[in-house]
Amino acid sequence: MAQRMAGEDRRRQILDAAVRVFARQGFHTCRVADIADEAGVAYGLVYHYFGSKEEILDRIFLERWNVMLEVIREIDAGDAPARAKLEGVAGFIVESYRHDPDVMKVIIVEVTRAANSFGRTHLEKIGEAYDLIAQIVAHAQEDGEFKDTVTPKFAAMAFYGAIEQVLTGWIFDLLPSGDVEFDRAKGLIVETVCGGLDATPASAGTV
Amino acid sequence: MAQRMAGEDRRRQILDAAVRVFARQGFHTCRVADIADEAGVAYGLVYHYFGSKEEILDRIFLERWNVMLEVIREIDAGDAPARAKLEGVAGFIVESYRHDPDVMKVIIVEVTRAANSFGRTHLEKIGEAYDLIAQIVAHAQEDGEFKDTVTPKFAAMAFYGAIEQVLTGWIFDLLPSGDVEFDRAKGLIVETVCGGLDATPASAGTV
DNA sequence: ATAGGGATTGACTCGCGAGTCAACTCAGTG
DNA sequence: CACTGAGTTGACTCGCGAGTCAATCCCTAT
Repeated sequence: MAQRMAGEDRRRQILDAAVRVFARQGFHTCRVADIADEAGVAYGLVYHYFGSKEEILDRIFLERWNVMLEVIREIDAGDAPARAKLEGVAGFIVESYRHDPDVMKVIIVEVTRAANSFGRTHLEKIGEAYDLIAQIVAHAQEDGEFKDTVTPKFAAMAFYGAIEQVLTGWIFDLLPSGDVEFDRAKGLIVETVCGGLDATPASAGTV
Repeated sequence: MAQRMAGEDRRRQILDAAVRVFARQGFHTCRVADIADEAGVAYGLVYHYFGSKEEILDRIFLERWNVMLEVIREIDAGDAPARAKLEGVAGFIVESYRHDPDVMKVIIVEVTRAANSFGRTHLEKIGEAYDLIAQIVAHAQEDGEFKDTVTPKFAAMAFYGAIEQVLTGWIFDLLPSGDVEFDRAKGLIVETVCGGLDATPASAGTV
C-alpha cells in the first residue's frame, strides 16, 4: 500500500497521523493499529520508525514545546515592557492553537495536563516554561513595572494556568472559539492577569 | 482477614484506600488488587461494593466536587463584594487541599485535568463550577465592581485556571508548599486576578 | 441449635493491545 | 541480471489486569 519513501518523510507521515489520532481518540484509548491505519501504513512500520507508542507522543510534544521555549527566550531577551512580553507569550500560544489545534490539543490534554500518568516525564521540560515566564515577571518587578506582592513563580503559574484553562475551554467547547475569540483572547488574558478584573480609574470602566 | 463490618463503613474503607492508592500510583497505573491490599480486603470485595474501578474514582470525585459546588452556591448567594466571594472560593479550595491533599490530588490529576481520558465524563459537572464562578463575576460586572472588558465565562476560566495551576504546582513540587504558603495563596490568587500584576497607585508599590 | 443470606475470599477467565519477527518487496548497485 | 539491504507487511506472542464466580464464612433471626 505505502509507496517507498525517504526515511524522514515517512517519519513525518506517521507523526502527523498520530497527531490526528491522538487528538481524535486520545492517547490511551487509541491503538497503535489506528495510527498505522491513519497513516496508510502497515502496523509494523510504526515500530520501524519509533521505539514505542509513547515515543511518538514524546516527539510530538518535544518538537513543539522546544519551539515555544525558544520563542519565550527570545521575547524575554528583548527590552519591551513586561506586559508586551507576556502578550507575546500568550499570542504565540494562541496562534499555535489557531494554526494547528490538533497538535496543541494533544500537547495540553495528553502531556501538559497529564504529567502524572507518565510518571512525571516531561515535568522538567514543562517547568522550563514556567521558569522563563517567572523570569519575565521577576525582571518587571525589579523595574517596578509589576508589584512584588507575589513571587515570580507564583505569578507565572497563575498566568500560564489562565492560558491553559482558556485553551482547554476551547478544546472541550466550554468556551466559544473562533478567529474573533482567538484575537481577543490574546490581549484579554494579559489584561486580566496584569490589569486585574477590578474596575480601576486607569482602565475605561463600564459605568 | 477483614472483620465483618456494616456496609457503609466498608464502603468508606475501600474508598479511602483507593484515594491513597490513586494519589500514590495514579489511577491508570494502579491495579484493583492494590486498592484491595491497601484496604486490607479481598480482591473480590471491591467488586461487591463498586461496579468497576472507574466507579470508585467517580465516587471520590463527585463526593468532594458536590460539596464544593454547594459551598460556591452559598458564597454567591451572600451579598459580600465579589472580591470577597472569590476569596471564599479560592480559600475553600486551598483549605480542601490542606485538609486532604490526597483527595484533591486525585480529583485534579485524575479527573479535572484528565477530562479527556474518560471520554469527557464529568465534563458537565466540572463545567458547573465554571458557571457558578462566572455567575459571581457577572454580578460584579453589573454592580460595576468589575470592569466588563472580559466575558464572565472567560474570567471564570482564568480564575479557576490560576487556582488549579497553583494546586498543581504544589502537587508536583514545582511550587513551595506548606501552611504559610497556603494561607498566602488564598489572598494572592484573588489579588492577582482581581488587582492584577501591574503596579497601580491604589496598591502599595515596591519602589 | 440451625437455617438463611449477606459478607468475604481469591483463583480463574478472558479480551485487549503493545511489541516481535520472519517473510516479502523492490530500488539501487556492480 | 543476480545480489543486497533498507523498507514494508501483518499474523502472532505474551503479559497484564479488569471483572467473574463458586465456595466459604459468620452474623442474625427464629
